[in-house]
Amino acid sequence: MLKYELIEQDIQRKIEEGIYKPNDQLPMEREMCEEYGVSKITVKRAMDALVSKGLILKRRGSGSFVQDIDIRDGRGAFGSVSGEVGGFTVDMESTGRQISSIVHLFEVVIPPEKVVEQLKISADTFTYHILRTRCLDGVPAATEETWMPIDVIPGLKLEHLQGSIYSFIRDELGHKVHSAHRTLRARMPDAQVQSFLKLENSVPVFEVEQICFLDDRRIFEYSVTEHPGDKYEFFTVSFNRNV
Amino acid sequence: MLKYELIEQDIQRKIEEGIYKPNDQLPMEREMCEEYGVSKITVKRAMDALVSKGLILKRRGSGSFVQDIDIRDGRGAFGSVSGEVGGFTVDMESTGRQISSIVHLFEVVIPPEKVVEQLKISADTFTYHILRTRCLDGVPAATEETWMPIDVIPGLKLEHLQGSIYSFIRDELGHKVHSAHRTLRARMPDAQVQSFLKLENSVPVFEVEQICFLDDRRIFEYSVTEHPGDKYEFFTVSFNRNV
DNA sequence: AAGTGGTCTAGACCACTTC
DNA sequence: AAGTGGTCTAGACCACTTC
Repeated sequence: MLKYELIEQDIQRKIEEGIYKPNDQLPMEREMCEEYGVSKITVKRAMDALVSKGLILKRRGSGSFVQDIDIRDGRGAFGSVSGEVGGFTVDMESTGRQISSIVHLFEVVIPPEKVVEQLKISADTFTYHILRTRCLDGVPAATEETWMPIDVIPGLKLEHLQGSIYSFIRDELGHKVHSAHRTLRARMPDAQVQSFLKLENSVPVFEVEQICFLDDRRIFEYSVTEHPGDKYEFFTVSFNRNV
Repeated sequence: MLKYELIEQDIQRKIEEGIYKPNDQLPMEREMCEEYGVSKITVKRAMDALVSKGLILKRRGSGSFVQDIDIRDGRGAFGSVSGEVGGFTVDMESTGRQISSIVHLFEVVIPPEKVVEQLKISADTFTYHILRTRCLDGVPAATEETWMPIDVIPGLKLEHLQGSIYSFIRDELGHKVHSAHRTLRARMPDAQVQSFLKLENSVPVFEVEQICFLDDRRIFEYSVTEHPGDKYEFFTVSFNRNV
């Protein structure tokens, strides 16, 4: 664990335990440097991470303060797209709910042109084509349509689809997922998605289209995920640049 | 302009002008330090900003590479929620389209309980209540329902609503907008939003609920914005933490 | 072993806020 | 003027990739 991560965790714990209360001013960064025995830039990095999470707010010249916020507490939604990569499993793991998968389709095909473009492969490359519904505690929380080139992810079997494809990539292929480019949209589900997610009529879906990169820069996945619009949201903190 | 911003811009320009081409390896950071006459951490910061924009990809031990991406090019959508604060005007300004506003409602009221909670005000505080439709080149691109405490934003007039409220806050009140907490959702519009946005039946909206902070930590705005789901998307880059 | 990005130090100097 | 966060330096040392 890196130093700034340890400090970030420690401060977050103090906020969660109420040692630092909403609207409290935090110790100044120079004091924290002494307390943790690190340099200024390391404390700053930990604090900046907490700002991104919406837990604190910093003001130059004035200090850092615990945000008076209860938004993050969930409100019964399934969860939110995190800033981290790791697919559905990682996004939902933290909720402590039981994850299961229904595999509707698992085939190897020449993908449609749009997918060829997104994966940056030649038009005659075989890819897995996977359709799954992911459930939390037995309730459908997402459908995923995924394409992956078979030569980038060799040896994928049905059993891996029951769990997390990302675990397979990490543990059996020895690759790491580097990053993902995600585009979020609101749209209406088609009839298939509607039935997979057991949606009432007139419930839209929150769509996450993503391209995922391995640590060796190869694109290994293009996927489109649909979440029930009435149970899913995405939280983000934005800043002014000239702060 | 800060050093790392200048470097970020310079590298971005070189990518856009094709001096650095897709999949090209960029000069290593140590070389860039010499080229720009700055220290390592400053180059790193510029490069990290480009990674967040999805323009480059970095690999420890290997180098930094221009991403082979055309996703960012728009596809005719109105635009996307940026990482910056500044409301609709700033989000859309970069598109070069003409912005106009229709003010449907501008009143001062005691807000409903939910708004009181979000603004962290006492229950008897007067607030502006504003309902606007924002148009790009005359086409409805968003409806905004906004509440702002009158004592935080004194002197707001109808004329300011025709343009950008954020300009009024900056130029006439001398405040800066510090940051915003945003929650994104997919949902169906109510009849009013549907008519304001001139949506066909069965077109969902992309909802952005936000709480905005001034530079003195006061909450000055709670707003809910609805964008046409068929014309709006949000782009984001996610990373693995243990990179 | 060489290449390359990441973390971290110790501190200078700056910008903004508060008094 | 004092308080407090931001940018930046010059460099040490580390972790991962490539050969």
